[in-house]
Amino acid sequence: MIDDTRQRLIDAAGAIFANNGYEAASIRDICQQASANIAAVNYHFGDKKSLYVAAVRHAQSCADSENPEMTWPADMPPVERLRAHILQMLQRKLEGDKPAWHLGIMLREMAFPTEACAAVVEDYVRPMANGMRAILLDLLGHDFPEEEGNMIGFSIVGQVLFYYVHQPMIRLLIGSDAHDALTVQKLADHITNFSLAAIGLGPSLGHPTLTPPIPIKAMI
Amino acid sequence: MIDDTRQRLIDAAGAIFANNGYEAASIRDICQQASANIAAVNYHFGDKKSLYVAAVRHAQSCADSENPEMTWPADMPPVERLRAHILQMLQRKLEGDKPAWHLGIMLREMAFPTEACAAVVEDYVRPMANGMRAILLDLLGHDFPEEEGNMIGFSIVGQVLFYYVHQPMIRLLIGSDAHDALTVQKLADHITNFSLAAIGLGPSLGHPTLTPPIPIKAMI
DNA sequence: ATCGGATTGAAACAAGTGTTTGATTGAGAG
DNA sequence: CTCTCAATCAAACACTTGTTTCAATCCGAT
Repeated sequence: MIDDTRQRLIDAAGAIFANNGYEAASIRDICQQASANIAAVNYHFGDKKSLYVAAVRHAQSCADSENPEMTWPADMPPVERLRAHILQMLQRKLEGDKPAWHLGIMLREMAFPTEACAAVVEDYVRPMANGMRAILLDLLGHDFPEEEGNMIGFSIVGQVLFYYVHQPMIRLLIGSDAHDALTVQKLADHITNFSLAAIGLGPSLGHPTLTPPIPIKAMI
Repeated sequence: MIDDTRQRLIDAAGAIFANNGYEAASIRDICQQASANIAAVNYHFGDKKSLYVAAVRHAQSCADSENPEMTWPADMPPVERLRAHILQMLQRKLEGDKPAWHLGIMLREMAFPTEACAAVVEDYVRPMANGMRAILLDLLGHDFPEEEGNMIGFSIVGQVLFYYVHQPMIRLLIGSDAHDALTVQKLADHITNFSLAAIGLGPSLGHPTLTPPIPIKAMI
């Protein structure tokens, strides 16, 4: 591994950037956590900003590889594809397996964008949006008006991202116990059922006795 | 106005903190924008962090006063209260009348909390959450299970906050034209209809021919 | 073994940070 | 007028920041 320190720098930088933000992260802290010399970052990357975009790009590429095209079985009904899609989005953040900073640094870009935001959108957000759009077109019909389809997609993703971005606020609001009780599976089921009911493909919440008939087209 | 410069400092600091974040905002920039001396911030507030929390507290108090208890007419049906509530939340951010930083600095706290986050939650988020809870209890019945009610509230607020937080990402994703076409009124109508359909109190989107009957209880 | 380019190391650099100092101003009170 | 005290100002403080320098080191190729 010839670029050992280079990779160690990216890992340390990504974690610190994701936790503290770009400005609050100091090169000295990054190098210390990476067990590298202070000059290493300038030798391998040129300057701080280039190290930052390298960390973002690494997070993107890892997200791509961790994300096997999200290609569900072709015979999977679209309703179940939506359910699996929502569950997977939630799992990726709230049940972070290894490097929690991969999504953290991209969420920071999306909320308070720097010049690396456009790359994040093109390489990460747009493929995911296209996946969501494909599911929605199967659910709603391929002649569905684009603007309304966009808003429906935003409504679904917005529910998911809410638990991404405002996790600490939710914990303060409802308390640690109630927050811990909101398991990923419970949230995914709720968001899926809420959204399916909204577009008329599932029983509505709140008044469970009412189950509107489901169009035959979307059941296949 | 004896505390003229003190107020000018809070205004300038709030705007710069909201735009650049805490670390990236320099006291010299703030003082220059406030037409105050560099020593003024330490004279009036003590240090940078105290100035920051003063700006957050000012944003909270202003949000309170701008927000007249959100007390709708008592005879307003809960469905219309929800619609008005959602519209008002969206208007406050996307049609910012005067100081756009009041919500920006609080959104920053909610997404990447500092020690001032708890105060924001208690003084700003919790009253708004209680208002939403009151509407939902009227809509769903006052014996509705708390956890599911929380998740429904989060689903509604999450849709709204999505357009708050990820506005720049949405613009990059769907383009400036399509983004400008998403007027506040259009978004509010969509989120309201989407959410009402989800809880079984309105026609579902996507398959407009289906209009499930609305329970009598919630129509009053 | 020796050369040469790649990598690392400690130290210093200039610039910027938040903070403090002490003199200076200004206006109201005695 | 004189005294007083709060407010402002320019200047400097101590410190951290990102960046650079140049010698020391490593390691494979000759």
